[in-house]
Amino acid sequence: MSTLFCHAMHRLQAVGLRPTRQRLALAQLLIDTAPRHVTAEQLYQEARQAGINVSLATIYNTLHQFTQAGLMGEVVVGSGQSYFDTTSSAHYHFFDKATGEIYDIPEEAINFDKLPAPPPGKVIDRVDVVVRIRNEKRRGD
Amino acid sequence: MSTLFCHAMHRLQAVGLRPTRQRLALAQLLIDTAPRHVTAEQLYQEARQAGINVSLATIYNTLHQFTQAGLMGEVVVGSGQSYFDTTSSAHYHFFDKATGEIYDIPEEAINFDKLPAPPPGKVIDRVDVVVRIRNEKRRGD
DNA sequence: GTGATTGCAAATCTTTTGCACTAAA
DNA sequence: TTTAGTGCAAAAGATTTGCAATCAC
Repeated sequence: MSTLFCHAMHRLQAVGLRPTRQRLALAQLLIDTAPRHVTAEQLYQEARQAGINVSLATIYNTLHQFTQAGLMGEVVVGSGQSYFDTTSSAHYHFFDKATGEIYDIPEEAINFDKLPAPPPGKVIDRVDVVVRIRNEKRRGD
Repeated sequence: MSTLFCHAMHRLQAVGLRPTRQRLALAQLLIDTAPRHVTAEQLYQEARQAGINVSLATIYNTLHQFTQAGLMGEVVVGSGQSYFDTTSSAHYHFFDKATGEIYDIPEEAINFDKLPAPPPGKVIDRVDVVVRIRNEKRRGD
């Protein structure tokens, strides 16, 4: 653990975030469970269960800070709540609406034959792909 | 207008929705402004300005019913609010986070060279692509 | 009439904010 | 110290819900 812990500390410092008790503990928890997709509420519950004394507001702050620092990614699959992705490098997602589960699709598994040019004055920031899946034989939902 | 109105009525009846005053008026408003992407709140304001007496709850009901009936689509670009798309056929989207604007990308403008197989027991429902764009020369977003 | 639809207000859920307190540098 | 970070509770924003009144068939 000390190696990973140390690693987390260095990464936090590298992006200009003070390695506070809460951030280190959350980073550790996220590292231990990676790769995965987590909501703020989920992480909050898990942190409390793990004995990490942290508030929900800090969970939100931390997830956004980690994301902005490039340590995590954000996955948008529905308008309800935000999912944060422990994998920040480029990749895509399967999403099963019925179960709410998100699965990673490695970047190499999808290739664009062609992509449209962005509107004038704009550049492409990134391309999100969500492959929506459902059980065989069931209706759309 | 009577042609379109009649058309809207028939389409509503065809999908099993009673052509009530509110649904017909909203359908008409949506038809008149198509193609576009609209939030519930936007449609609510426009409906009131157009003199359509309708509640926000009914706007939500109606948008979801139209979407479920296949008359509209839903675009997920962020976790804040839902956008409903007057175009229900397959296509993709540009999204400019800075302005909140959504632009259509015709289906032919994107081609997948390869797509991953869905997990066992699952089938692909549809593939959503959001090309996130930003102004040239500016940082992250 | 009868069941679907609507409006309203309250409730719910997720996320953000303001501010006093605490901790890292 | 000095500034960033945290917790709490309240606020904000989007959406849903319960139920009585209303409308389409």
